[in-house]
Amino acid sequence: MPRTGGDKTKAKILRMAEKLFSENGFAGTGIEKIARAAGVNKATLYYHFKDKNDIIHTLLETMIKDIDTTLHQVVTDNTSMGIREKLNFELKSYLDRKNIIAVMLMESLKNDTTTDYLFKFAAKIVQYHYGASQNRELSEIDYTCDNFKKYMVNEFFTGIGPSLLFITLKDKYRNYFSVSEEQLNEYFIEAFIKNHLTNHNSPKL
Amino acid sequence: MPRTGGDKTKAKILRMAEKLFSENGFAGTGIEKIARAAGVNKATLYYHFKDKNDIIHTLLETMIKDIDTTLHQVVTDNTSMGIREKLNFELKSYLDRKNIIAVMLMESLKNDTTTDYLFKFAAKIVQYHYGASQNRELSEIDYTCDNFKKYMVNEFFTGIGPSLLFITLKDKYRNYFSVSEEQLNEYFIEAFIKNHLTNHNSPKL
Amino acid sequence: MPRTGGDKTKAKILRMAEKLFSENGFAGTGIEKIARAAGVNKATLYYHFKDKNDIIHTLLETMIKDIDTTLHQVVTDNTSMGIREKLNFELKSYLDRKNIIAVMLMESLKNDTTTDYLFKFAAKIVQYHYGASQNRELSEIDYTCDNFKKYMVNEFFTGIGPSLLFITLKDKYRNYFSVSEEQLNEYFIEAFIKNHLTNHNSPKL
Amino acid sequence: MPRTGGDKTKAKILRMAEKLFSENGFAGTGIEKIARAAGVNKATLYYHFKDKNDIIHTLLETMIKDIDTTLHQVVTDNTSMGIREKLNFELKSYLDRKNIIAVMLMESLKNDTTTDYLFKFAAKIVQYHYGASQNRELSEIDYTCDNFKKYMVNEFFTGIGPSLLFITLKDKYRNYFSVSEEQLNEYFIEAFIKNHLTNHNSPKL
DNA sequence: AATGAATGAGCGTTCATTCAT
DNA sequence: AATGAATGAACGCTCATTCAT
Repeated sequence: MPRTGGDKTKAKILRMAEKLFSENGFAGTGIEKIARAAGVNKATLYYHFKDKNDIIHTLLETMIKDIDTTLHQVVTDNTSMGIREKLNFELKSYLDRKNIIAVMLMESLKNDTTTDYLFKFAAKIVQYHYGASQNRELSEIDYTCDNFKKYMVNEFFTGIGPSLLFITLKDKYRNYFSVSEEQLNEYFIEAFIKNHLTNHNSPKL
Repeated sequence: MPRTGGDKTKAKILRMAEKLFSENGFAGTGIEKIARAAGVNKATLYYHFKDKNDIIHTLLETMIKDIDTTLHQVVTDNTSMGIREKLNFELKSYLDRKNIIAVMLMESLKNDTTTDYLFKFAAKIVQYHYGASQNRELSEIDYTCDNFKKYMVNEFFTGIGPSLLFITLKDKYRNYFSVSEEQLNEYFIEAFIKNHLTNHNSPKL
Repeated sequence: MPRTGGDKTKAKILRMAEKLFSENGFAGTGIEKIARAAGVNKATLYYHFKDKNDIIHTLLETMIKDIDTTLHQVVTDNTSMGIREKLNFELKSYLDRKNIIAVMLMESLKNDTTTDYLFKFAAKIVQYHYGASQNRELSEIDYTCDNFKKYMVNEFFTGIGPSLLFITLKDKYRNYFSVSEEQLNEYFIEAFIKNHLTNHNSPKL
Repeated sequence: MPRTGGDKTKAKILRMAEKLFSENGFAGTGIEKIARAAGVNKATLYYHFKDKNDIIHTLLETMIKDIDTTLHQVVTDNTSMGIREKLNFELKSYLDRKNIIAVMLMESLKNDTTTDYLFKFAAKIVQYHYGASQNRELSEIDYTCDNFKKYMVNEFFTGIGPSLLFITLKDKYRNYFSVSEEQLNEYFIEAFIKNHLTNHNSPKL
């Protein structure tokens, strides 16, 4: 089975693009720089991707799909995890994708484009939390009822939002406010549990 | 032709730049577009500002200074506001500056540059909250003690973070999840008070 | 007699323009830089000069007129100078104006424009040398005869040319070839006398 | 449309750049003009050259290397040339490159930058003259001894300098002073031989 | 699967110049 | 006599993209 190298190249391009987008933003990153970082010719990017947007699109869709898969496994996993374990597991999942998540946030903050990735991402995650909190199958949930909407708002702004900000900003936060990694982790987890988890999962504790 | 005087022009440039940066990001907004929106020649921007960075820098520094002034007035104001009033007042302050705040967030999420505006912004705000929660003068606070650091982490990730995400994302959130403005406001405020405010201000409630 | 400052300003502009032109060339020097160096507003340059060309024109014409005056005095001076004295005096005259002379050379080397300053400059100087060598009044000289033309070629390429190159390049030459100022002066004067002066003034030695 | 292959394009760019630089100076020549003259897009220049400086750098280094090669051949050539032949050959070599040589002179006259091309150029040439005058191999020469330094000064200011001025200014000189080409050539050669060559090569005549 | 060469459009910036004050 | 504010045009350079090979 001769390795044609094509897949490796595409993966390398995606890897470098993710890194560079997270460093300089999507608009701030040139095709040339990605190509150079990936060690290929500029034109090669256009063999593997339709255009520059296709690269970020692929990165974001892949990430959302992967997160979805990961969380699905946790939910269907019978070995009962404690609340702290679950939180850590979820944060770990985000942390592994912090670069592309930072890109997603940047793009979502733009006021004109309808870049829905963040909401799509959040919706997937909340599905699992809500399903678990209701002891129901995902297919049984009524996503239009006010109860879900209220749940979603709470989840989005006091659960997912803080989590994503934490993993995308923690290094710069530590640097600016001179906090050790352990301290920051501990303080954040404590605050998060006390605030967010106490309330929305209260029946389950 | 319209030589209406320098300060008015400068203000107009800043106003349009803020709008456009929030729509397309800093890197995604061209000098030309700003100039055209402000009704002046491209070169005029360079009469009033050193370079493109000087524009965003001015916008952000001005915003932070203004927020600082506003919050200072609330703190030193004797008419005792209730907790809901205070929260609404603060959210209103952010909302009035939601465009430039969105820009601040986008820029702060970039992984390479040390764009400290967000942390500088947050530090100013937390000062007042912390000072109030401790019934102390700002000058008396020891910003290096662990107690403050813990407070800061909680405030940043479960207070300021969610607030800024709320005001910068609310319109797109409403659109995506089909929630009315009143509903979203109500749900968010409720969630915020139940989660965040219950804890960090508990002695004051 | 109240000093209106106008003359001082104009002189300062000329002084700074000369310096900057000699450093970065005429095209390489912006109006802005000259104004800043002179401590005045850009628009002030246009009060004193028609345009950018007027500045260099004024500088060059003034220089040529001054050199003319200086050399006229030497010629009509009865106190007989030796050949070395005369050479040193002439070199000194150039050295005092080395910046603007460098500018003159740069501009004259451009292949398209008919920037005649260098030839005008050279013609003035050769007049005196030729007049002296012929013991004639300047007005008596026939500038169209072959004898003068031959003299002029010799003077221009083996007399004035080397002299101007010497004063405009000596500092950089010293730096590049690690020669002391004294050594360079001595070597040049010796070479110049042995080569150029020996021949064209032979009857006068 | 005319995708005739990279090297041809690069050569054409260099050819036109040389022409235009010599006409308007380096700073006075726009990238756009070069591109248009070469029949290519502006961006194509940046595919072949790092920046504008890279173009002039390439031109000057190439010229110096070519002159070096040419002179090396003359020196190692056994067929003994007479002094007039050698001079004519050398002048011819310069004349073929008079445009880029004019550029080199202009740039070297700027007082601030350390543009060493002229001295590098001169050093190469003097090596051969000195080596010949001493009947030595180039590798045997001690370039730090006073004898060489003195030789170098003489060569530079009374040999190379006049030669370069001659080839770069001859057309404009002819025009200004109404001399025929033959006359100017004859007068210059005669003056040069009588002055410069008589002395520095006296043992060899 | 990948590249060298090229491009049109746009980038941020500076240019010399104008003019009402 | 001098300036603050403004401009159109040009600057050097980079952009995302194309295409023959």
